[in-house]
Amino acid sequence: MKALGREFYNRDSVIVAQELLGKILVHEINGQKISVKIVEAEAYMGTFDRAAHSFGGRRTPRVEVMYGRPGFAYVFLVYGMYHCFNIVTREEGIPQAVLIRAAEPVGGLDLIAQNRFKKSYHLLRKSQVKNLTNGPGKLCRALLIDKSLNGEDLCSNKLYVEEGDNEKLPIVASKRIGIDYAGEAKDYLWRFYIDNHEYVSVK
DNA sequence: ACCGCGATGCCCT
DNA sequence: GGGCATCGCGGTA
Repeated sequence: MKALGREFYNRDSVIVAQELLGKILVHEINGQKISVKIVEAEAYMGTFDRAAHSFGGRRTPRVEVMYGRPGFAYVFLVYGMYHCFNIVTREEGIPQAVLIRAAEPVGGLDLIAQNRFKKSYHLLRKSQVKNLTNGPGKLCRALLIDKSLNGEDLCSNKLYVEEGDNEKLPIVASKRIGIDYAGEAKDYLWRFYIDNHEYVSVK
């Protein structure tokens, strides 16, 4: 399969977030491949979105990638120990991004299990299987995504998104998670997930 | 099952 | 110095 092209990402985050559901996120490391199906994503709409790091046109070293071209990774650290993986959307100068919040493991299961729990997949308890990739921090741990991948081009062959099954998905829109500080923006329905999916972080 | 809390480092004021 | 786009633990039931 082949990475989605630049133009896929050159649209508003609320559109890209929904269209990313069901697609496959791949990270190739030393010839080994980890792949997961995206089941939950949030749109951060930029300068007029109080929850976005780029709200009000804030432009600091951390958020600089968001002002660049679409299809690049924006990775940041939260709570001192977890990373969040985002994909930049819209053209240069418009600082939007989509946060990938949860996914279902589909390939490289043993690598994923090692990265999360230091043991092979078939030795995981049921609760561990469920917790492999059902949250933004867990997902980054599982895929070995950290700040060294900030600014990485996803239109390439190392870290990228490819087509999944093109079946019609039941998509739910809801409020975004963990942004109570964001005033009126905390109620916007800019979180999207596949209905009833076991790897969604919060039902 | 649910709830509360601490960890931990970087960013920005 | 304050506050995170989080997670896993240990408590109670």
